[in-house]
Amino acid sequence: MTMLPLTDVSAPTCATPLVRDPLVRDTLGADEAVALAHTMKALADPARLRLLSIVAASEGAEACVCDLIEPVGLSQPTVSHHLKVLTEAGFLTRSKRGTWAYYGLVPDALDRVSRLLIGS
Amino acid sequence: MTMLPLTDVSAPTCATPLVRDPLVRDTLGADEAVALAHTMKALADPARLRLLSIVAASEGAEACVCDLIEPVGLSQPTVSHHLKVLTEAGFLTRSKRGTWAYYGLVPDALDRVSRLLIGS
DNA sequence: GCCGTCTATCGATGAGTGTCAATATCGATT
DNA sequence: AATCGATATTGACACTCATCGATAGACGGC
Repeated sequence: MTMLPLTDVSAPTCATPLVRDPLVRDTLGADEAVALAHTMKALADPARLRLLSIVAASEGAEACVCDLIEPVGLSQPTVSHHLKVLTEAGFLTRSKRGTWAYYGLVPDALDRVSRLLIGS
Repeated sequence: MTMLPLTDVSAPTCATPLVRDPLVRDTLGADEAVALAHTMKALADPARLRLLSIVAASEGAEACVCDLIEPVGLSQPTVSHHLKVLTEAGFLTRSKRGTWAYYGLVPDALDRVSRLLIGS
């Protein structure tokens, strides 16, 4: 699949909130919009939202791939794909321990997106 | 274009935050995930983000279609399409005054999505 | 009524994407 | 080193979607 790298939420390009100070009346630039849209795209899928939710609810905000496949009811390659998208978007981290891959929630990643939507 | 109706952010189906209370350890259900994904999809486009941003920065958080076409640099039908998507997702309201159509920001619509991401 | 303007819809098209089966890769164990 | 289990990648396919040109509908002015 041809895929643009999803913008990492921690990147400075996402620093402009969607709704700025009304006094300033400045709007989202083209590049900023593309960057934020990439981030939002990572969250715009039911499977990915559930994966994030499950990881967030796991011990230490971290889960093994093998424990994620059954809950979402998708094939292993598909789950692997979604985890990659979420990781490249900056929402998850990947750490391999032995044969298993653990995906952990990036602290404050969702909070950053949340703040972008409301302008701090 | 065949389009599923985007979930209105004000709908109760979106009431479950992505990350719930860690003590509860409950995760996003399949239906909730689909609903939230629909809402996020409406925000996962550069043109729509810019449209929202421009409307938000306009006088009275409201703007005429004719004033939105030039800033985003897209054709009139395309802008009309994006405004429809945002409206059906609950982010904008449409009011026709004479020949002109004014789209206004729905108060707290973005805040609701924002809160869903972080669990209030 | 007839135009001109603004907006929405239709139809088409090209790009993007979610999904899976098959396969490759990597690590552990025997 | 041979195998097995867990994960990632590849290739393919169907479906979605962003975009535009053409057209239709609605409204105001003449």
